[in-house]
Amino acid sequence: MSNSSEGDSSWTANGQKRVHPSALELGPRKKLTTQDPLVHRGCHFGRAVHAFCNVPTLLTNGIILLSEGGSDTLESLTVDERKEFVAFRELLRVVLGLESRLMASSKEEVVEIGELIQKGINGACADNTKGMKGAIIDWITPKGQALSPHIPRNVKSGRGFNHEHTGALLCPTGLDWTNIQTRTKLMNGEIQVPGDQWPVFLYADYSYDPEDLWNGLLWSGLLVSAYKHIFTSPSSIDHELKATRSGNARIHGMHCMTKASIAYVAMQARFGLTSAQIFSCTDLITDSERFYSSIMELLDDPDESDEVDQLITWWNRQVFPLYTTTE
DNA sequence: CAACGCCTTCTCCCTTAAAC
DNA sequence: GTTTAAGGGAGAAGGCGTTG
Repeated sequence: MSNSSEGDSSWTANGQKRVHPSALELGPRKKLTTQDPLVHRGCHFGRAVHAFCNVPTLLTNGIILLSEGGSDTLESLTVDERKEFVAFRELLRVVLGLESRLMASSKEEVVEIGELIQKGINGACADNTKGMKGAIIDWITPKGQALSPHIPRNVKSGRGFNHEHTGALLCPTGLDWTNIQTRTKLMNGEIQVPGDQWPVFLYADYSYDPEDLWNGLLWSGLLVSAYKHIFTSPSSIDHELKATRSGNARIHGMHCMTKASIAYVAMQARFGLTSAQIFSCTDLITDSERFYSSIMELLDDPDESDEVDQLITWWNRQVFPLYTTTE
């Protein structure tokens, strides 16, 4: 099982000459490599469980904790370490047979397994970024109207605070986009928005209630579109049952949403609205990782569990109506 | 009524480009 | 020089129409 993935890729056996197969074979291109199932599972893990993590490290640390056993070792962990361990256990649950495979593996093999999963996470993230880049323009364009100025689907430079419409959506809740001075400062970078200052597009009807943090939070139509785009298929947004191919949720047996998947989608949507060309989890301009973690922090907060439960229920009805029992 | 093949849709993967 | 993401293209899945 360990190296079955290299089965039919002998043409790259020693990596010395990478000749495009079409130069070697006649006829249509054959599938070169069978993707390791771990990569595939990694895609889902990144989207629905934990987007930003170093999987080899997660595995290595997780194995150590697992072998130590006892619940008192868990108590001694920092908050971050405990979160990492929760993600680790979720990973074991999601990937069938991973636990026994890890236990039978050497340190190096564990790292290799981690890298395969990591590859899936990164690949899925890149694909979703690409897909949303064009689609998000459709969602933010008012029905029957056009954006002015027009934003091309494949260009990002005119977005972010450079555009009236994307700027309004990205404007953090504490600031007033209608104020021309604020707008100028946001545009020229005089005001920088850190990831934990949430943009108004997260709220239902894009309106924020200073008296009530939860009012409309994470209930926006834009987020639902983004969520469907990534999880139930791009075409499921406008029309039911048009797609002839299964979307991500179905492929991965996902019947209900996860907290992390909301944060993931919000992060992707946020990036799609910005003028930033290149997705990076750490850069200071997009600050995507902090944005993601700040949402996760709220959703994981035990004190907020009532609100969060309501939110999840609402989302399940929006996105997975077939699996939600009618009440 | 069944079987075949077309066609749309979505994911996967490789190459290219850019950043560090 | 190495690593990382964007971009484009090919493959695969499954519904639907058509034909025998």
